[in-house]
Amino acid sequence: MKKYNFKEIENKWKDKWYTDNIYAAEDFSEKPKKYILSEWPYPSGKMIHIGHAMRYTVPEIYSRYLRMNGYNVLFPTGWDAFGLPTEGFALKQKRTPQEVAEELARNYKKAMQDMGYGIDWDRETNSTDPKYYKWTQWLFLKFFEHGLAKLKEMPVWWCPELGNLADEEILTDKDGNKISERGSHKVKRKLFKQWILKLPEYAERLLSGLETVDYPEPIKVAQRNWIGKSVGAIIKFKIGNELVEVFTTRTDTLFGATFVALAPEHPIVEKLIEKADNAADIKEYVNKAKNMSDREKQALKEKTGIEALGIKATHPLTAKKLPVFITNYILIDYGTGAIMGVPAHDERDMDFAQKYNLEILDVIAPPKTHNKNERPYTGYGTLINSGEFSGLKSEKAIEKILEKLGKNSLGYPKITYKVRDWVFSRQHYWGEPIPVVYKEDGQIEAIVNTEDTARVHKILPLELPYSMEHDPLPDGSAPLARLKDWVETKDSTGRPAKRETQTMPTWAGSSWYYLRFADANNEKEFCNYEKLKYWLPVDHYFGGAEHTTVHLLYSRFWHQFFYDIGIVPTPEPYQKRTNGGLLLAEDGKKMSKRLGNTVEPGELIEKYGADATRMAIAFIGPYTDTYPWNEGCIRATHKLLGTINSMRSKVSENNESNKNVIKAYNILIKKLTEMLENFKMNTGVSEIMKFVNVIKSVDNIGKDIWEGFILALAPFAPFLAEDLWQSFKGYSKWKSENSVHLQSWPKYNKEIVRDLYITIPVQINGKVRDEIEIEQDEDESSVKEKALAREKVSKYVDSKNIKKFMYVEGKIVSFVV
RNA sequence: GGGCGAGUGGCGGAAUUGGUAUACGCGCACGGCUUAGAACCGUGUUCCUUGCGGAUUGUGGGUUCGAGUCCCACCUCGCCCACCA
Repeated sequence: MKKYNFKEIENKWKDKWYTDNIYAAEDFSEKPKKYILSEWPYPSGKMIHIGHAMRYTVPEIYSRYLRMNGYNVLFPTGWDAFGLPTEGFALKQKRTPQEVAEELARNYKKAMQDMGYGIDWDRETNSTDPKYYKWTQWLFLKFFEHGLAKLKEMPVWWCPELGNLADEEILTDKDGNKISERGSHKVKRKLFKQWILKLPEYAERLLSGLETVDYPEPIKVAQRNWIGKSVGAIIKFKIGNELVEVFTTRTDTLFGATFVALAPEHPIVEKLIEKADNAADIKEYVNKAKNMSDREKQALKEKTGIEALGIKATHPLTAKKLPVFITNYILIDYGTGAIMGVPAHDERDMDFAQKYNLEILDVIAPPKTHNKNERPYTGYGTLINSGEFSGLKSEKAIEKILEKLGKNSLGYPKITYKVRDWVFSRQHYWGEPIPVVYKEDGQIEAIVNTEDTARVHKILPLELPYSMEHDPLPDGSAPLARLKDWVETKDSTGRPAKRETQTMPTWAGSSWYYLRFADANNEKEFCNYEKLKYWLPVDHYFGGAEHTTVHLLYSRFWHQFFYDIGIVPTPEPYQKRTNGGLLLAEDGKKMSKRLGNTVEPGELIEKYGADATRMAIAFIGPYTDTYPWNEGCIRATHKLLGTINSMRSKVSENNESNKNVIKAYNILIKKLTEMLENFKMNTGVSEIMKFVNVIKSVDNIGKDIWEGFILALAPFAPFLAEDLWQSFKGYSKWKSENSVHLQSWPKYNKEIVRDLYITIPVQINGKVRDEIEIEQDEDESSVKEKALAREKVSKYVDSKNIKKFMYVEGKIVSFVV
């Protein structure tokens, strides 16, 4: 019996596949297409880690299954090597990010080939390749030309080590400090002129588009919450001579407004300070609030405020004079930064009113079912104490009150979104330079018009100049500002101008990479439109749950904009999405280098082989779940493959199999097919194990069955399957069209799977008491007779006093007595 | 505090979607092979009970001939967002 020498087997076939690129996807093929995508890795370490293997293996098995079922499959990958992960890794080694990015791409590619992934390597892309980011810049200019990319003074998180960071890059640690996602540095708030993309303009589209895609409901919910649509109204309160706009979703509670509250940063606060009796105190409060570190704010948590004494707001409908507060619980960057305080019907306002002894005025009568002691009542109800609107239901009152406000120019309907402008510049070195210049007069100009094709090819890419100084400057400006020669340039009219020194965030390249895979080597266009028409949308997009909001939502925004300007053919980029779970360390903790509990795919391949590694990942649990690693699992798959390998000697020259083997085989193919259709790779591996347990116990395996089994094994263990296939078929010379991976998925025989006789349980009063063997289509009365004839049944059932009898065909017999 | 998801053996998990709960694997135990170990092979393995039998899918209730699966309440854990008016 030949030993399972996985190294020899894997090395034998790997080069042949990739040299001949047998996994190539064919543009415009007659076959139906399937575009399966797993999020491309961002290289941040020497080698791919187990997380990458987790994210790729199951989708890859699925893509192989589809290929064997006659689909023209696109399963591509590339490297998202811009940004801090790669830059940080390079700096640690005191090397240039350019050099490191290239090396990592090579290493990662080799590692993915070692795993045997069926990737079309002709479409490999790298976001840091000038040939790629030429088009990232070009697409950015499209946003700029359409007024969706703007320079704007934005509050940013500032960190001396990393420069400025966006909200998405900030975490809150256990003590409530804001820290950077990478490196866990402390950060604080400051204002900075930044590029933004006007994502909120697409908020409605991003919401309605969700109705047309096939994402799991939790992902849709998360995106909706992130967008955070609120339908409400702007209502104007007069303070002194100024009209202050407040945003509310509860116009129906307007008559219950007993104060007005402003964020400390609200522009009118300056004017209040001038006029209020307690100006000095307000000033002090505001300064303190503005300079308060987040740690302090978090620690306080309590709502505080200060009243502007001597100043009143006028209620727009009752003309009642209301106190005006500056408070820490109103956010300047949501709504208008000002609210009407309705303590009787809002929890936060209630807290605040109780603390400062403000009037609490009920204006909504809750439904009778509501517990009276629960205050504030925040639901809808019937209006009371609301003048002419009393007696109306909330829904109607909102409409009527708005009507009246509108007539008097005191308010109007308004929809707000939580989602903010997307801060799209970074003060980092390692990113795509933003291709604009500042003219002498301060105007901003694109370095090229995207419609001017000839010039586009001359001007773009705007290459990132070489530099080893990657720290931001003390004033917060980007490292590229150091390169005076590069910064000094000319505008379109030949006058002196300065280049933008900020670069794009890591998300830039990954916001459109799925488009590039359709036409990865096009030097004339970002992608040929006809090819996009063939390949889009991505049929199934796999990735991490951590990307549900930022990457997945924001790249939908890019795509929708591209659709609007006619450069992509589909309204949505991804038809279906599945989030993968995490693999924890064997101790149940998160894997981390610091804890030394990581599992390296390279080591697994070395010790057990790539096929065993792939199968272990598939077998250990469902793709979407999180569970700990288990070394025993890969020992099991390794053993399984060894057993399969040794079965070669049992293949019968006479094509003889016993009945059990034939049946087990047909069940295997049936179940495996169903499981692959539904990404249940873990139970798929179980089925293979069951079948192997059957053939282990026999002497002969018929040729037909062996052939079909190799095909069924191919998506899971591509190396061993190829080796078995080539030797079974007796091919002496490699020809790519003879690869097992380009063959058809096996079929099963329904008649064999279906038993003539089946065993079903007999239930008496809900308890299983016996089993009977019946024929598949035996009729009810005969089944009943058979059941009653059983000793164990007659013990409990007298045929005279059956209250109820039931036979579910082929499933179960049930008596109630 | 809000949203989402999940609770099944010692462990990872399975259950044709309302029809014999615990498939498959890990681990463990016993046996074989070995000078010995590793590897390998075989048998057993939800719990209680010598047995007959009984109990069991986080807890309590409900619907049903029948519930891990559906409904209600509660408990626990995980993830995301958190003063969003």
